[in-house]
Amino acid sequence: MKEMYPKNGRVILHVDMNSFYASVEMAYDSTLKGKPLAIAGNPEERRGIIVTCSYEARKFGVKTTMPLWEAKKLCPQLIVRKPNFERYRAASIGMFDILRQYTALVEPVSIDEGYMDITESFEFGSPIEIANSIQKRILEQLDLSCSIGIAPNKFLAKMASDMKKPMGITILRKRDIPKVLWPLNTNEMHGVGKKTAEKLTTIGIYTIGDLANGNEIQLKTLLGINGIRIKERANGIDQRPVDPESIEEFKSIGNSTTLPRDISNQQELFHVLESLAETVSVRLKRKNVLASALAITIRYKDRKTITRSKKLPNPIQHKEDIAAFSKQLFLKSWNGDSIRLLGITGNDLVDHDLAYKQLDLFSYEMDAKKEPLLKTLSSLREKYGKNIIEPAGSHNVDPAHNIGTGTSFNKDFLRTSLDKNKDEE
DNA sequence: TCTGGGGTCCTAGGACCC
DNA sequence: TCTGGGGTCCTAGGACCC
Repeated sequence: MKEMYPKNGRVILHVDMNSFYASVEMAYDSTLKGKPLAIAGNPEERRGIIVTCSYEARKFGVKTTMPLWEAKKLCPQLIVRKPNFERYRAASIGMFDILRQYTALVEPVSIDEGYMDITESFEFGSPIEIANSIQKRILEQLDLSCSIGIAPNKFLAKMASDMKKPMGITILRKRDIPKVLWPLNTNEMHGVGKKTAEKLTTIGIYTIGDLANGNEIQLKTLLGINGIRIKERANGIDQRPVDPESIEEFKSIGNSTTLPRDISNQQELFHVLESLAETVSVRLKRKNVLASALAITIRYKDRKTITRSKKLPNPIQHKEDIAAFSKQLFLKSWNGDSIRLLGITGNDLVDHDLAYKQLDLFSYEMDAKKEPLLKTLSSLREKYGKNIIEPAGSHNVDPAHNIGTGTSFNKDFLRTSLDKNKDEE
């Protein structure tokens, strides 16, 4: 097994949970198992879309981002649940705690997916033994399935984890690239979407193999620096390290909402802005940062979307300040037409303690936040026994204190999901 | 009676400065 | 007597991902 991985090469795992939200719901309610299940944004409202769905639902053609009404048309017996982020967060904590038992080099990329650098983890066995062990423990302790990619770098590990679902383990070595990767279309590559794939066809590039042998000058002209990068990736080159800290560094915090109906009344729109400002303020405070720039997003009835941003004279955090600046930006940008979506985003975030030398509000903010999470965790434990997750950072000892220390993911890796549920704020 | 919400990174043009 | 050339900041928009 050793000689499979060159001495000074790395061994990277990409762990990807399978239809995560739907699977967590099934773990909580086993009567859902084996049934077509979808998690949808606003099941009651007409604008709900499918966030995740079970494999059974996929058989009917139900897909992520599909409007709910369309999914129901394809699969009338579809069971629809609202997202329950508290549960997903708890499951995610459990999953990353398991990963961290093999190495500290765990980089969460989202609530249900992360990279591990297990180059130095030989004490736990060969890479494939480690992957098997992880998969088994996640299944036994959390009742959840995942797919794992094993490769010498992040890109290849990510591509590998995608190849067998659910519950797959795929090894992708450098020497496998021509046979396994190159026949695929470029849009199957992580980092190449629809637009880029379309552009690539204009210079005769259709497959990852075409891209690997593409002309660099042409690629640079067509796609800028990204052209060079995706060519490297197509050749299996990716030097990015696994960075456990990356999830802590926030660049922006925002909140947006598609309105229940299109609105052109200024008072009503101001009201929406105030509520968005409130959410953004709470999130900024929880992350202990201030925004030095603000952006608003307006999506009109016809889906045309504009953003307007402005550097601020001073970093702000309070909802009154956010609301005031947002309204100002809004009035400067709005053409008076009916609006479908409004959003506010805080940019250029600065650390509170650097911005002001003041007492830390963080513990207080997190304390209230953390409690329901612990409840969910303990109910998971009850359900699956004591051997579920004994958290690496012992975050059940003193949540308020521990959560701010940044020793493990608990601070922020759940960033997107942590905040989605406004009710808890 | 289509198409959410949370993000990241990159580009490009104009202002401004030396 | 046509218009240098960097560099950085700011703003708007686009592509991509989960």
